[in-house]
Amino acid sequence: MVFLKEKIRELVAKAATQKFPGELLDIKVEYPGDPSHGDYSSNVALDLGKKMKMNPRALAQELAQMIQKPEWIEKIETAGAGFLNFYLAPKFFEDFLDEVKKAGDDYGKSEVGKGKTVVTDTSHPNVAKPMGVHHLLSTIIGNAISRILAAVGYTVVRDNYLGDYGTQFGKLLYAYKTWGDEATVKKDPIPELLKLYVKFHEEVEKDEQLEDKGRAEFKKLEQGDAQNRKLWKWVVELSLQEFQKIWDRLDVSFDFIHGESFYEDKMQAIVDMGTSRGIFVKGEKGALIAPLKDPNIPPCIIQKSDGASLYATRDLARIQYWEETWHPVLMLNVVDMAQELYFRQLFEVTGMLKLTEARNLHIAFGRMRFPEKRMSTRKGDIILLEELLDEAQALALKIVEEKNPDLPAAAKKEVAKKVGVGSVKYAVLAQNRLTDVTFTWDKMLSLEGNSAPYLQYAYARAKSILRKGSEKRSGKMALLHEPAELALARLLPKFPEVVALSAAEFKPNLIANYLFELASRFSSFYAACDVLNAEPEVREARLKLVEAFTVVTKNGLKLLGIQVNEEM
RNA sequence: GCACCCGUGGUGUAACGGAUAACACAAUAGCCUUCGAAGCUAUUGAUGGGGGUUCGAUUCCCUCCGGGUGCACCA
Repeated sequence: MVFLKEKIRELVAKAATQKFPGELLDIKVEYPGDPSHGDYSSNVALDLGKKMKMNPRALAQELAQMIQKPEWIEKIETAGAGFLNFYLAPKFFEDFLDEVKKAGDDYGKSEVGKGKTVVTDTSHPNVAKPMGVHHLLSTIIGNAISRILAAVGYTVVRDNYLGDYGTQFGKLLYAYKTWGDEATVKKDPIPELLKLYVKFHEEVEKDEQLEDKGRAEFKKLEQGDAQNRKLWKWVVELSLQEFQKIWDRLDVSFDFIHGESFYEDKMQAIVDMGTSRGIFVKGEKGALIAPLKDPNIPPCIIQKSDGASLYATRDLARIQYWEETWHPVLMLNVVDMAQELYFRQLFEVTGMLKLTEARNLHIAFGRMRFPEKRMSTRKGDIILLEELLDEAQALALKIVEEKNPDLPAAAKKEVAKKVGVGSVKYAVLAQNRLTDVTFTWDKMLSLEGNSAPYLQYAYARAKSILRKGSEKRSGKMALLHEPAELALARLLPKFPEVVALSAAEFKPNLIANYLFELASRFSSFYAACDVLNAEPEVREARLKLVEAFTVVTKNGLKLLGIQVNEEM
């Protein structure tokens, strides 16, 4: 399906080229903020007027005359400083609503990514530690971005770069050997392992030597020490089982889980490559480093002075592996913005080594902040993701009981799950990625206003109308004419355009904002226009409108990883 | 010290360089004998300060102030 925005851009471009042959024109079409300014607008006369030293208003008038107006456009007006405003014709919606229905689950999809592969790394919790609420961001944002990229045609490979290796592990091994006990850990793995990790950091306060002992244990692990490897494998297994429960609950999945340890036999090649090309050199204190061109960026450390590997070493091996395995055009690292500097270092070294031609991006997001409680894994003081989801579902269940007591118990539970998990996801996705997320229970559990249940509720009401109206279809529809009908209808063709924009900028919140506006228009329409009791042809038109609304809402929420309820 | 991110009504947020800065929460006043009130309608209220670029700046540049984050063997 060709975007209307694109069609209009072409109309404008054609007229402008006719007026100024040979000029290189950059035509932009946008959505006016105020609906009274039409459905699409172009500022071409403002740009060109300046360039050609012409009065922009007069130029706009002239271009408006020159544009060959197709049937689906009601009128083209000039306004303001020289804007061209395009209004969709009510007649346009006659066919359009049918097309949306026909496209069904595919409505919103497009093809810019067709034939291209993107690899994403999201979630990547560290083993032996529980998933805290701060893991929500990478998991949820990354999942939404993966879904959105797939919708615009990319082949998406989801590879979870699990934190299953590194010095932190040496610390845990030391702690387990010193204070741990197999039976206790087996009984309740993650919390017991966390206790050991916390204990280690408490002891470090008293004895700094422990840091070295932790590093030594990791070194032993890396060199193949049998006891350490056995312990390590055991812990990874226990952790994955726990993580899988959370991922299932969040409805996220991965094609691969290549943890950091997967790259342990692939790092030497990178070290050799960089060393032989003179890119890696010995640093002041014996470590292997990659100095960078920009004097403001500290060098990237490749190998510790004791020869053990570092995060960067594994990351470089990972990039090489991704390149060789999938030949992607795009690699996305969905990681908190605290690591911005690290990624600049990594990407620069990747470039020097010429590991890949792919766009390699750090999709950064804001930090989760806790006004109510300080978060520190080292101190064991975290809000568990599981705890948050439980709380959200319990609250949602309480509200379903209250609002819809007649629903069977199993259905209530199902609704509570979709609403609870959905609102947590929506709270994260509805805002700009880079804005810090201030965690408050109130916000995460918000079930009214701009929230997932608002959208789900609108959807359920629409579905209810469609169920009741299914016997009352007349086939022939009247033109949409009520302001509330048109306000809703005019938003529908924007959906694929919004999805495409969201994919280009890796911003799920654009879709969330759009869906909220759409649901809001639907709710106003619902209050203003009676569907079932209207005249047959009007009823038919409204039923089609409601139907198209459900298609867009369902598809849009799916891109955010949020499910809908037929009833709630 | 250097670098990056963020400063928008009381609170939480939105706005691809565009037109009268958009929503939600909270507050206030209304709307269920009418398709589901988790809803609708209305009212009050904001771009940290100062320069600059531009026909036009919340958006881009500079500077100051405030908050957050990161800076060689953590991941």
